[in-house]
Amino acid sequence: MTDDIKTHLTALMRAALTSVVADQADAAIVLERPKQASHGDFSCNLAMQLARPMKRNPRELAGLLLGEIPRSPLVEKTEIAGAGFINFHLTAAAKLGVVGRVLSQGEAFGRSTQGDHRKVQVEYVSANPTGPLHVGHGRGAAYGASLSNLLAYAGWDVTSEYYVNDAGRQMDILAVSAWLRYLDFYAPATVAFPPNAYQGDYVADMAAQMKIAHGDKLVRQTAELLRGTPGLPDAERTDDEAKAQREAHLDALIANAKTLLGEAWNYVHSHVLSEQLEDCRNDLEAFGVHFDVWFSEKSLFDTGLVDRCVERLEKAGHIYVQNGAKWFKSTAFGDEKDRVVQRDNGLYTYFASDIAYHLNKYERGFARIINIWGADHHGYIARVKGALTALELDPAVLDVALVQFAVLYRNGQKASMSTRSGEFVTLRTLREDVGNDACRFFYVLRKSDQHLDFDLDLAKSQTNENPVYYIQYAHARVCSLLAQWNGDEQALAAADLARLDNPHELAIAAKLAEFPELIDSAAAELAPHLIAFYLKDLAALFHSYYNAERMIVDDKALTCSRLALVVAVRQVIRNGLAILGVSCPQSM
RNA sequence: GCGCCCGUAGCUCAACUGGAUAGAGCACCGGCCUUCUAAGCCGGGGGUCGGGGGUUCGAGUCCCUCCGGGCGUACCA
Repeated sequence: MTDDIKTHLTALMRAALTSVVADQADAAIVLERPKQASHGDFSCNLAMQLARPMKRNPRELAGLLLGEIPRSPLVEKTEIAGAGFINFHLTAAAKLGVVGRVLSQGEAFGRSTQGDHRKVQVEYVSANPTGPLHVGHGRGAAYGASLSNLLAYAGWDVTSEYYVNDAGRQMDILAVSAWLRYLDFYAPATVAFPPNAYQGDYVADMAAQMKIAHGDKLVRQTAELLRGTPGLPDAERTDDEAKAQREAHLDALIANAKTLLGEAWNYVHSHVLSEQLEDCRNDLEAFGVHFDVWFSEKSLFDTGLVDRCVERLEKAGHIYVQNGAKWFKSTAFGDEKDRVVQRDNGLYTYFASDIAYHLNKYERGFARIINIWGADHHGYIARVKGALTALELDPAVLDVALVQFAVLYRNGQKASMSTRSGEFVTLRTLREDVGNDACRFFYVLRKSDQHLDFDLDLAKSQTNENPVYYIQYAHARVCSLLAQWNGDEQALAAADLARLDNPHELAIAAKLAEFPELIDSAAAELAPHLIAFYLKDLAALFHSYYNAERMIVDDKALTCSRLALVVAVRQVIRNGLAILGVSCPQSM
């Protein structure tokens, strides 16, 4: 029996096509699963596609094709319907064959060779290690992890990667924030804590750690710390001038801190970095999100790759100098405006290291590179692809999947998502409140580029109504059935499937057969949410069947047939939930 | 202003990338537990797919144009 009925039917249609119109024999043949059961198991729109080039009536063409379709033991009947669809109705045996395949292939059922072992890199989360991950990062994490699993399932050799922004100003701000809190232990309230420094409690916690580890060795004269700073404007002021002054004040504090601390600054900096990174890594691991590579932005500078990158662009004539800064001529590659890569103060921009990072990715030989970015970064796609083109790399290798922010609602109101203000809900809190399974599932229940309203109160109070339980419940019910049956599960593979003939059973079999196709299309579209919707549908068919029929009956052979079917359902639920990173409880 | 994304049931979202009568879940109404897990099932109401025009056998899906929302438009990361 053929493993792929679609391929088989396509061959039948091809034969009919060749016979009817030889000169159109290479036309594309598309087979779809109709939404409505009465339209059969597969439908083909070939006659309608050919109607125009051949200037013939579609239904008439369909009739000609229908007469030339070779007989097949899998096909019960074919018919013309609607505007000219050719519908295939499969025999019950052909529909039920999938049950045996699921049972024999087990967790491999649905795996495909689409990726053909090619190397793909998926980079995601990549949040600045300046504080705990929040619910917005959680969505990127859940999407990226599910997508990585999905691509691996579809035959890709996946490397998941987290880009650590350990080189920029934000890290300096975090370091100085922690140090100021530390100084508070020894000289309370002598230096006002800047409003644009990191406010969260975790900053004070790190300061306390430094005190325990080093006592007062990191204390410096606070008067020196304020030397040359512009001071802080009134807290109420929100005008541009006041904002600029606050930033200048913070930068001056950082510069003074570096001078005063000398070598100890590096300690403070690396301490806060490793603390935050470790916290982030633990948080993600607990969420079932694992990264193969943690890539340091700083390493791009240390190895000189950023320098070499800019030089290469310069030699190729894509850089010019204006107002003391080096600009990349990205408008030559479709960007809206040119972009600075090196500032007039000699420092590289984030864009410069980003170009270097992508060059590094290409040099590692990935057939495909997928960046998962927050949707607010969509403006960067053009410039990054432009830079790649300028470096004579193929921009089509890079795919950027945008993830809209998850907006958290608490007490019916939008919760602030700013890390610096300290008023955020952490991913950790969300996981503890809602649970990992519901969390992972909820995040991928909608298309990644759609806004997600995450109502914390609802997720907490209506946990039982979360769709993830609906699917897990189906799994648990099958486990419970097997426990009560208490027979040899291995023997189910030999069950007589011909005993399955009611509409519930045939509908379930048809759904199971869709799974491999679903994996391919979900992987191709980078859309793990399709898995979630599929599993909901499959679970619904199961629950409906479960309520309509008894599985364990006096007829032992029939019992085996039915259990074989529901064990196949359980297997596909397992395979699907594994991709989504959701557990499969035996009982609930 | 310009660019990208979005607008589908009261709410949150699907719709096999152009297919047949647009589907689920919440919420609402009415049924089903002395029988394998009621975190379940069965039935019901609910729609001008933001508006208008176009493309074709066929449009929620593609093109144009309005209306409404989000994001971006840094020598920030």
